[in-house]
Parts: sequence; structure tokens; C-alpha cells
Amino acid sequence: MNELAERISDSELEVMKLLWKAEDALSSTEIREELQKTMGWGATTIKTLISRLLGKEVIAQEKRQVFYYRALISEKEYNSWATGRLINRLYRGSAKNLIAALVDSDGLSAEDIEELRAMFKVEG
Amino acid sequence: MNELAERISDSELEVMKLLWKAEDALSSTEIREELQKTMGWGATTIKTLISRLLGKEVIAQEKRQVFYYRALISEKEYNSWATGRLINRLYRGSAKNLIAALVDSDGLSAEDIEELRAMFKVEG
DNA sequence: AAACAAGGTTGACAGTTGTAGTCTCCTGTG
DNA sequence: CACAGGAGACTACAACTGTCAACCTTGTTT
Repeated sequence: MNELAERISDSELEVMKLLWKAEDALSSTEIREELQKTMGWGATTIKTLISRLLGKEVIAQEKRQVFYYRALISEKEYNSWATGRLINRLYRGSAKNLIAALVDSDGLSAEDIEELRAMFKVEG
Repeated sequence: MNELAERISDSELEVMKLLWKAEDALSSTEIREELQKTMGWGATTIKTLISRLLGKEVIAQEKRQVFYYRALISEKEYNSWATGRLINRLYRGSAKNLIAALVDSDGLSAEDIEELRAMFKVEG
């Protein structure tokens, strides 16, 4: 993920999530309508977010009757970058430390633990 | 963690880390010297960060010859808050999803996996 | 007492973020 | 063809961040 792509703000992320959810590119109108409904944002706000994402080069536009937008980075890619950043910032670069903290802080249900144990069985 | 405490910026976090590492309160001088060395920041920069942290009410000062500072929130508390935020932002609120993504993206060494498996054995 | 050094306070400035108004241009409709 | 309504571009503005420089204050040194 390039430099510009790195920081996606909270609001911008909502736009990205929409694009990630869509299989295909979305028109500005589709994006606007959805986010006006779900986020309660003004139309201009949404346009601004789109511009900024274009500036950060994490989405691309293609001109049809109206502009259509699609994500240039995948959700997985971004999540992984952001998670790595957290791990570096707070867990001295160790994913294991993060997981240990999670296990330690009962953010996990019994079923979660069950499933995770299964996962580790397979992985290892 | 109160509202004000929530967002600690990257630079501010460096100050917090210092305070967390110290058992006791640190003097402004100690903080300044350390961060000048390790971060290469100017003295004013460090003072600004301290002021901002005071404003956010995540550290407190006590007057001796010189001000001494100590963290009002623990590292664990903050890490857990920040991690929860990431989980909500990116993993639909599920810590399990986060862990699964980590396992899936080989950020974990074989030893990590080993240790985690042991951890899950004990926990469950 | 005058001067100096170190700590503390204020102000600053550019870049990011949250949120939006306005102006302009295109397009479909009467 | 004139006009309304929406899409896109430009502008805005406050709060937060990353960095500091200048200035004030107070204890310490000649």
C-alpha cells in the first residue's frame, strides 16, 4: 500500500466500506444515497470524502454518464496495514502480544475461544 | 476511559510510553531529555505534547521544584481501548475476526503459534 | 543586584479531518 | 429552447496534529 494510501480517516473509511461491499463500481449517486441514509451526512460532505479518497489514490473514478468509483486497495489489504500499524504502535510489533491481550481481556466469548482453538489446531 | 482521553496522537503516545515505563512520576526534564535523545524532538515540541496530554486529562502534573508528571490511564487500559476501536472499525466488532485475520496473514511465527496454542489450551 | 540558564506559557504555521455552503455546468423535461 | 435539479469543483472553517520559536519567570551565579 503506497504512502498516500496509508491514512484513511474514519469518515473516509465509511465510503471505502461501501465500495468494498459492492462487487462493481458505484456511481456517485449510489454512494451519496446510501451514506445520506446510513450516516446522515450532507451531499457535499460525501463529495468531499470522495475527493479526498481520490487524492489519496485509494479509489479511482471512471466517467460514464456520471462518475463511477471503485476501490484501488482491498479491504483485506487495508485491514492488514491498519492492524500492523496498531501492533507496532502498541504491541511492540508482536501480533502475539496483541492476541494475548485480547485473550486476557475477555473480549472473547466461550464460542470464540472454541473456534480459535480449532483454528490453531489446523494452522499448526 | 473518558471522552477526552480517547484520542492520543502518535507523538503524544511516545510521552505516554515513557510515563508508563517509569514506575514513578517523571520530571519534565527527564521526559525532555529522554525524548530529545530517542525522538530527536525540540524541547518546545515535548512541552507542547505534555500540555496537550494534560488538556486531554490523561496525565497529571504535580509541582515540586519542577513539575512531575504521571499517567492517569494505564497502558493496558489505553491499549484495550485502542484495540477495541480497531476491532469495531475494521472487524465488525469481533475480536475473533481480528485474530483470524492475523492467523491468516502469516504475521505469526511458528513459535508464536505454538505459544498461542498453549495459551488457548489453558484459557479454555 | 545584574545577568544567565532552565523550565513554563503563548503563539504559530502547515497539513489533516469532519462537515458543509456555493457556484457552475450538464441533462432531461415541459 | 428555457429551466430545474443534480453532479462536480472550489471554498470554508474549526478542531486536531506535528513541530517549533519567542517570551516570561524564577532560581542560581558572579
